[in-house]
Amino acid sequence: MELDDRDRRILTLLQQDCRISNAELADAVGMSASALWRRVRALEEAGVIERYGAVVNPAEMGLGFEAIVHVHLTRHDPDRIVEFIRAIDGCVEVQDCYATTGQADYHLRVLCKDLAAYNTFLERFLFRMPAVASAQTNVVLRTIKRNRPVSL
Amino acid sequence: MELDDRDRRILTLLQQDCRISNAELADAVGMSASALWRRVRALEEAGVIERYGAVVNPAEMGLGFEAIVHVHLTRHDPDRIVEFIRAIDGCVEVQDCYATTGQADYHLRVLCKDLAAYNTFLERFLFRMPAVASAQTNVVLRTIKRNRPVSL
DNA sequence: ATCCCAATTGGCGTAATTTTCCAATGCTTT
DNA sequence: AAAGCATTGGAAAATTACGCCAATTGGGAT
Repeated sequence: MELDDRDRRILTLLQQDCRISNAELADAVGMSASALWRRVRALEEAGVIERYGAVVNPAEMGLGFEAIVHVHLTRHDPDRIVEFIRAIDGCVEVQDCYATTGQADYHLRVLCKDLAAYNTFLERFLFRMPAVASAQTNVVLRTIKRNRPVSL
Repeated sequence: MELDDRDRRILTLLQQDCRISNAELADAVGMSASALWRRVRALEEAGVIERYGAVVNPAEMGLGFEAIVHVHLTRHDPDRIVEFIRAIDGCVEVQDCYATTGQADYHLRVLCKDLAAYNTFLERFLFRMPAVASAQTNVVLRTIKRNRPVSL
């Protein structure tokens, strides 16, 4: 889908606040509510907008421990890698997971109640997986930025 | 704020889709629309819900390059660190930034149009900052999970 | 067990918003 | 200039959010 400046403007605003009313958003980008509504709908259908979600504060939900984990896999078995990915996908503690170049094969962001819960995650989950050769934990000391609206 | 099971249920559903109607959400958690609405409002006011935002697909917006960057700072000047954080905060390419323990001082997630744009980001922005001693780029090959709803 | 109090709930009416429909406008191609 | 196509604005219809008030629930004191 081809995006013009108005679409980009709409997307920027909707990323910041998707509960803004159609009329207000229409005003902000300089068009009528109905025309705007159709554009938003097109963006949804094209998959540019994946979903609308509430952004919650993990600390307020009692999740006080966060870490970036560098995971190194054993080189051997492709089936085990598939199994690893499936397991990661189903693990609620893992917020993000990227396959990357560089020293680590995967970068995870893990969110837990506390250090004890994180230890349990490592012992019962991550280190139990045959695909995992080793993992290096980088505890998050401070969150400078999280999930900023995508620009452009 | 103290959260009960219903609050957690509400938060889980709102993270997945915050455009669900009050009536539908009320049904899903088994309460009346008005009672539910009050709980959602309380969650907003307590800051458990930070905001409501559209989740966009970066690839669809023409952002085809993503990397996790490990940043190492020079040890010397605290003012430069403050400057670094301020600069990061204002940089649209940087989606996430965490101060961490471990070898790297900061973990960034950077999103750009392409490799050339990323190179520009490094030369014109990251490597120009006095606080930055070195940075290691880990190109994202595949996104397994991104920003999953926080559980519990 | 009974009373009392506070907190939470459900139902309903009103105001606001979303969504659809239709005619009008502007841009391209012939 | 006319025809075809995509996009627009406005107004009506359907849905939803929001606030009020009475009813219900649960805990603590007597």
